[in-house]
Amino acid sequence: MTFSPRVRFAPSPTGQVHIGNIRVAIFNYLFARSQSGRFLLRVEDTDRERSTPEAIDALMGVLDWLELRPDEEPLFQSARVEEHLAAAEKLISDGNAYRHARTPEELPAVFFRVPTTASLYGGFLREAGPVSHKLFEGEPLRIDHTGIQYVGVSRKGKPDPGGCCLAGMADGKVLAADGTLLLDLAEALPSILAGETALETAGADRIEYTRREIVFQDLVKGELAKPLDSMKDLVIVRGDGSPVFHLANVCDDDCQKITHVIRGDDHVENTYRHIPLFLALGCPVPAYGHLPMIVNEQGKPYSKRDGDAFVGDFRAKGVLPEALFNYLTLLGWSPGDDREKMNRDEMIAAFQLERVQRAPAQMDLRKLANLNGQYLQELPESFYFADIRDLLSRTEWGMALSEDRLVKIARLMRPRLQTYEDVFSWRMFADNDFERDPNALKRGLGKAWQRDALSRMAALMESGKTLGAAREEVAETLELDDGKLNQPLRVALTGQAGGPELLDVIALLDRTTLAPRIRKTLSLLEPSS
RNA sequence: GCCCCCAUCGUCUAGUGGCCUAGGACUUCGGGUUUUCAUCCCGGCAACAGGGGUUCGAGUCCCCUUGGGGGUGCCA
Repeated sequence: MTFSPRVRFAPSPTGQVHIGNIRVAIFNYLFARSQSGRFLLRVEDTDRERSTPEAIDALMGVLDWLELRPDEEPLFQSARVEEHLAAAEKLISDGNAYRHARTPEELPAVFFRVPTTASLYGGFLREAGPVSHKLFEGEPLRIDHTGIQYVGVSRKGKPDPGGCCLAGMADGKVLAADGTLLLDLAEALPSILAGETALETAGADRIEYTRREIVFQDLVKGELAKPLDSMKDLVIVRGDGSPVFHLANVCDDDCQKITHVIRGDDHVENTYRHIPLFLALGCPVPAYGHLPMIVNEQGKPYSKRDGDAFVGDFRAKGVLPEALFNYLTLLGWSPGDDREKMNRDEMIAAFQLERVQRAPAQMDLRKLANLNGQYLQELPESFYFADIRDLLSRTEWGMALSEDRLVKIARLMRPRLQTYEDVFSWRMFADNDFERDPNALKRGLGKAWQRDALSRMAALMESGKTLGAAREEVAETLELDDGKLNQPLRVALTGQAGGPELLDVIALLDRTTLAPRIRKTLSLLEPSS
């Protein structure tokens, strides 16, 4: 039997696609392809406020741009509310969920009860030894069918309020300071669960129970576990009747027959709740893999305010999709050898979830730019020219450039191009209103002799001399070595400290603009006072 | 606070008990080419968070500390 995994990317469309989210999509895609599985899309559009048609378009546009095309029709979560609510009803009638309002003001919501019976957990539960939990003196312990409320003792001896689901302390024994058994939870459980009993014990000193924990094998992190006594029953249907993420997510994963859930690290806590939910619903539990988060250049998590965090931003800056895809793949994963620039087939062939890193990864925009540059260099020339033309047509000066000159410029500038964004510095070829880089001005024209030499050159050129002749004459007059004038000249002409061979650049500049360029650059250096 | 997870150069990473004098890439620095700057080529700096174990031997296994991340919602 061939096992064919099914994975999904399940974003909620909010207008912009975050870089961390798209990396999750990429890893899902790579996993599916490497396992001859299927890559599906589920649009979690239950937030009607933000999930606008525009937001969905943006999402689809990004997936298309990166060629992350799902193998089946996308599932829209909003279309399945009936099924989600039906699942909640089933859980209620099976005794795995209950309606409850925590305060009189709240409408009753549906809570999923973390199962108290070990047999309901399949292989996902294990015992972790006895625990004795000290209670704060004088504070009552409250137990009803929604869970246990208690006040523990903090390390500093202060009251430490806490609570957990009934499952967390299902065999708990509440004891007085002298060891007297105040309550045997195992005995009382049936009537508590039935809602017949709500207890409030005074004089309790401690509660002793066997700790049990949910365990699963994470595909990237290995064995992960969490004690039941750190969990609470969770809302799965709101008071207003709308299903909560946890319910919808689990139902839809079952609906799409998802075998492997590959998602961000921020979901690991949810997995401890989703596993019992699958089980209670009678659905097969998928395998899980949690990917580390991406952090920004400050090493902090990306927040809404961070720039450069949306896929659209990279696209707008002229990052090639192949480069972004490749870079993001390398963020938190490596093929195990020294390869970095890999095409999609190579990445698919090498991809293994076990090889993904377990710690958060920090974005390095410079490395992305470098990689993008490599992709740019090998782009077929016709595509390259088309992209350039497209970008430059956004500017007036770019429109004015003839096709012939544009091709020459594009060829000359290509070797040092890292991002398409850089093409906007090509204005120096078009007119005299290009930006002068202040640092370049300082380096090339910071000294008085440099400005003097350039001003002499301009004067000579204005009297009809060619640039070459002017340079020679000035070099001779000022007794300057060969090449000494090149750097000041480059800065005066282009406003930049670097670039291609100076003569090649000059060859592409309109001869009549040479002297005015120098004059203008020099004028910018004159004291403004 | 409590729960869960993580930890190799500045950054992304290789490394699964001896092959590690810890490798590669980005960044950075130096040199070569270049009448200049850059591209390019060559070279250098730079890390096992700290402390205890286990072992003949530890970056690799265990524990503690520190640091980081995630969670702790009728958000997703």
